[in-house]
Parts: sequence; C-alpha cells; structure tokens
Amino acid sequence: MTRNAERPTLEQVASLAGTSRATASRVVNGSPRVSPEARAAVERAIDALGYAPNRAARSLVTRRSDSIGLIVTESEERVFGEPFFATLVRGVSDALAGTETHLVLVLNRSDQEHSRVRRFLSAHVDGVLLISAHADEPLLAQLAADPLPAVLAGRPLQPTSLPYVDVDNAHGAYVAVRHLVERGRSRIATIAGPQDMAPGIDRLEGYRRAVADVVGTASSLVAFGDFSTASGERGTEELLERHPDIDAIFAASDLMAVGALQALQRRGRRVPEDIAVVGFDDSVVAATTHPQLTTVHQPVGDLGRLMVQRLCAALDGSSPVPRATVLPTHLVVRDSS
Amino acid sequence: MTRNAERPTLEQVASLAGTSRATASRVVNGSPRVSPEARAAVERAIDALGYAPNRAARSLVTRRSDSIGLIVTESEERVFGEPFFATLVRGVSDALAGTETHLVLVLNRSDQEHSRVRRFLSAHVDGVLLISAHADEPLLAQLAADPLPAVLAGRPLQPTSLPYVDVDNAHGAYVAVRHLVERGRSRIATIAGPQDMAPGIDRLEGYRRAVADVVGTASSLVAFGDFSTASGERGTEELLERHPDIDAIFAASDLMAVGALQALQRRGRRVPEDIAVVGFDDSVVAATTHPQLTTVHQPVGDLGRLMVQRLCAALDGSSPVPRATVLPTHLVVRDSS
DNA sequence: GGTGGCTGTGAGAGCGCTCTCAACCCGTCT
DNA sequence: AGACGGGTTGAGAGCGCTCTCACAGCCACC
Repeated sequence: MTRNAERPTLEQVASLAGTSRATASRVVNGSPRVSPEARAAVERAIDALGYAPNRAARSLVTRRSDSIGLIVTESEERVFGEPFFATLVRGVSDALAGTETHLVLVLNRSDQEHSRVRRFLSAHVDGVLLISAHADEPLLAQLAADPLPAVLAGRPLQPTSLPYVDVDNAHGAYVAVRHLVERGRSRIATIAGPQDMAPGIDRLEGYRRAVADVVGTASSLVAFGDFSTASGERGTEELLERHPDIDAIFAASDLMAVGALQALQRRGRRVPEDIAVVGFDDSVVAATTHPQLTTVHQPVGDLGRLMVQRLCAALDGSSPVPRATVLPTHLVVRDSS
Repeated sequence: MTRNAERPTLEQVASLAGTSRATASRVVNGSPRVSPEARAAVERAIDALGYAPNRAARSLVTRRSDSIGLIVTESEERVFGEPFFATLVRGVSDALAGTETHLVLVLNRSDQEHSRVRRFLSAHVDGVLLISAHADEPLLAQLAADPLPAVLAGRPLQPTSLPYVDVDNAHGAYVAVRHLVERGRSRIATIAGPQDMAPGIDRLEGYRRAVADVVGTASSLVAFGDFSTASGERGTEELLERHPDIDAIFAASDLMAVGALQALQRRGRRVPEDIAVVGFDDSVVAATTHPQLTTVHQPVGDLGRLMVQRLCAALDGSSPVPRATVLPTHLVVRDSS
C-alpha cells in the first residue's frame, strides 16, 4: 500500500527552483504576488518533477476537502426512469469538470447506514447534493440543521430552508394535456403518480389545471399508480371500467404509459386512433414502444449542472442562492397522440 | 467556508478521557493493545464530543486516501443499456458499504480532461475501477504502467496485466441460440455488436459456437449493428433481404432487439410465430416491448461488487488477484421466442 | 532478588501543505 | 540624505493525525 513513496513534495520543487516553499506554494495556488522569474522557475521545477499537490496536506490546513457528496437514497433508482441517474450524474460531472472538486458518491440504502452518511457529511465533504424521493427523508432535517451547504434535487415536500432545483413538473403535465385537447380529445384521463412524492403531486396538479381551463371537460378521471409499468396497466383498466368513453390518457411516467399501451392493446383499443397516450420523462423506453410515445421531456442533465452551480455559490458565498430553481420541461410529440 | 470550526480533535477526546492522544488513537483504530478501562473512557469521550476523525490528517500520515475512483469513459453510457450504470454503481456501493472507503466518481469525457484524470489517479485514490468500452482506451496503458491498483469492467481487448471482471457474454449468447434451436428454429440469424468491443466480439462468438454445434444450420446469417435500436432495425432489414427464410434473430443487445421487433412488425412478420427474437442485457426495455423480450440477463450488480472485492484484495495484498473473473449469465424467457 | 518477557502507556516527531509575519529590496518623495 | 511605501520573499508555526520508541508496571522464572 505504500505506493508513490517517491512522489515529489513542494519542498523539493522549491529547492529545485531555488526558492522557498512559500513561494512555490504561491505559484501553485496562483497568487499574483510572485515575480515572473520566480514563477517561471517554479513552473519549470513542477514540470521536471511531475509535481502534484498532496490533497490531504492541503485539506488539513485549509479545512476544505475540495469535494462534494452526491447522496442518493435507495428508492430513487426505482422511481425515476433509468436514464435519470446516469444523466444527472453526467450533468453534475460536467459542471465540476473545470474545477478541482471531486464528486463522492454515497448510496444511502438502509437505516443502518444512516449514521455512516451522517459522519460522512460532517467530516468529508464541503457540500452535498441530495437526491431523494421520500417525503419523510430524515436526512433533510439533518442537513437543514447542519451548517453544511446542501442542494436538493426536486421540490421537498416538507418545509425546509434548503435550496432546491426542480423541473417544472406541473407545467409539463399542463402542456401535455393541452396538447391532447388541441388534438381534439375531450375525455382526458390521467394515471397519477404517488401523492407522497412531489413529482406525483405536481404532475397531477398540472393535469387538473389544464382540465379546468377547458370548459366542459370532466375533471375526475384520475387513477393512481406508483410510476411502474404494472401500475400503469392497472390504472388503465380501472379507468376504462369507470369511464369507458375516455379518449386520452396522460400517464405521469413513461413506464406507466407503457403499461397503459399494453392494457389498451389487450382491450383492442387502438392508439392513437381510439385513445391517445402521453407519458412523462422522455426515457429510453418512450422511443421503443409501439406506437412511439409522446412524452414530456425533463432536462435532467441541466438539473445536475444547476445543482452544482447553486452549491458552489453557497460554498464560496459569492452570490445569494435562490431557494428554488425550476427548469422548463417540454413536450416531445411522437406517435401515440 | 470555515465551517465546523468547532469539530473536536483527538487531543480533546484524549484529554476528556484522561489519556494521551496515542491511546485515544489506538481506540479509534481498534488496536488490541488498550486496557478495557482506557478503551471505555475514550469511547465515552468520543460519544460525548461527537468526535469523528479528520480524514485529511489521517491520510497525510498513512499515505492512503481510503477512497477508490470509479472512472467511466464517455461512450460507456451510450453503449450499455441504461440500467447498466446505475446497477453497477449500486453493486460497487454495496461492496463498499461496510468499509470506510469512499467512492469517487470520474466521468472521463474528452481528451482535454485526460490530464485531469491522470493527476487524479496518481494523487487522490488508493485504487481504480475502470469502465471503458473503447478498445484503444489510453488510460489502460497508463494504468498498467502505474503502480496504482486497478480493476477493469469487462475483458480488455489489448493485452494488459490488469485484472478484470466480466460477464460471460459468449456463454450467454450460446445459451440464447441453443434456446432458439430447442424451440425448433433452424434458420437463426444474429445482429452482432461492434467488433471493436469485447461484448460485441464475445456475443458473436457464442452465437457462432452454438450454430456450429448444430449440424445443418447455416453459419453466415450475420448482420452488424452498434447496439442501438436504429441499427437493430437496419440489421433486421438487411437480414430479411439476404435471407428471407430466417425464423429467428439473436440480437446482441436489447435495443437492437427492439429495433428488430419494429422492423419485423413493419414487414408484417409475427413474433414469435414467424420469427423468434432474443435480446441481450435484460434491460428495462425488454419488459416493455410487445411481445416482451426473451433476453440474456447479466449480473451487473455482482460485477460491481466483485470488482470492488478484487480491488480490495489488491490493495491489502492479502490474497492474490485472479487476472480474470467471469460471472455467469442466464436466459430470461419471455414471449418473443 | 535479579533477570527476562510482555502489556499498556505517553512523549514526540513528522506527514506536506498554507498562511502569517517580518524582513528585504528598490524606487519615490520630502 | 533619510523616510516611506509597494512589491517580493523566506522563516516558521501549526493543521490533526499515526507511529515509533522508550519506559513503567507486572508476572514468572531461575
């Protein structure tokens, strides 16, 4: 384990450059108070030795870790469509690319690991990005009480002072339903998501607002699911039973929309001729169904990027951090509507 | 940024416990050379103060970072089915759960970031997990030359001394084709993946071996794709044109299988009645197609877990690290075959 | 009663870095 | 000529921890 025993230190750089360690440090950290000659000499020495600063030593004195934590709670991967996690991580990584900041990943599974996450938080990162679907996420309270800067993915359900970045779920749903109306649909039902999760609530609200905007459209064509394919099937069957005359379904997730397509096909209803279907997420599956799914796209990569930006702002205290940032969603029209 | 100014140090723990810093350190690190009384006193002090060791200070002296890097190259997320990344990370995280080791994520996008990755490697982690599809990945050579322990996901194409963990692509393909044979299919074609990637090569090899096992089966019913849906469509059309009488297609990825389903449907070929289709990956989309896709499941979570185990073995030098570890794949039979 | 080993303990060095502080050089002003 | 000020520099402390080393205490043995 004692690798890199030969890694050069700042001391060696300084002595090769013929300066003191302090001056070498100034060069490494880009201080302006260094003469051009000294700077050049140190830079030459750095190249010659292949010097890279020892992060631990630096952290010890600066009291910064130069890394941020990405905490993902268990349920998340199941709830969001699969591209979500990878795309978000990509966005976060993008935003971090120019900096020296590391991204430390913590998947928060069970309660037994909770203490681990806590210690982790307080000791090892400068800030935290939290991805959590659970409304009752105890970490939220912990983070709010901690001086550690944190940014949430998605609107939290309970009141908290922590800033968050979200996609405009309500407006996305609203636009999806308006689209169905414009296509001439008048009996538009929805399969809503869980009502203990912000996306579930907000997408249903968008649906309701759009339906209320249209005079003469019934407003109670709602079934509830859990974002899964199976629940989409169940929801569709329930809707067809209660309201056989519906001519459109807005599903609050692509997977539920897939379930709807399957249920409709089983019942012999043609999509989009008899019933139009719109999903939400613009996940991989949306392009693999038959017919291909009209769905609401959410800018997940931007979500990650913006979370980092907000966190960095909080870290260096340069600019005030807005408590809420909401990114626009947009409709992707394919063949199912 | 000067948060946690009040974080307790080992010194404070020791003084509260009435011992020296050295003894407190022994307790923290679980040394057996401490009397029960001293241990209890220190533990009480730790609880009272809410002490957590300063990682930077520890790293500085131990010369370990207690973290490992997960390096993912750009193309990867596109190539593998979407659940791949999340599931692998989950497996890695699982394996790390009991330890104090952190997981640092690096997405290696462009060449300009290459130097960043290099510095990162040499300075900040004890070991590396590399996920890379590219055969010509320059990091491979760098890692092989570096004393930094590394474990690869997937068989590397060029010869290297680095250990890797892979899933049994060839056998998975073999089993898939044998399954088609058992279902009575005799004109079995394949849409192979890119031949500059190990999974593409190995899955084709498995197909060829299975076909060779069956006397009287033609062996040149091969089209090539890039694992994407679109390439699956193209490959299917190409196959149908060249060999209109094929009665089964083994696609080297689920997405290509989806493309095949779409192309077949357009041509009015029924699946599985006229043509059976089998995919590879057991991704989310496999369960959302119509008919649902028979596919080869690969234990991606186990892949991650095992990579960590191999890396840890390399780190503590306890046991020799096998150069290759291959995990079994298995067929998931659904409706398309 | 002395020797040897074995256990538990504390003093102290030092990991590589940043940052404060005082010193220094040199040109400019009184 | 002396005082002053801005720019540049180096000495040195110290971040919180681990780990070596020496030593004190204790038992068993000759």
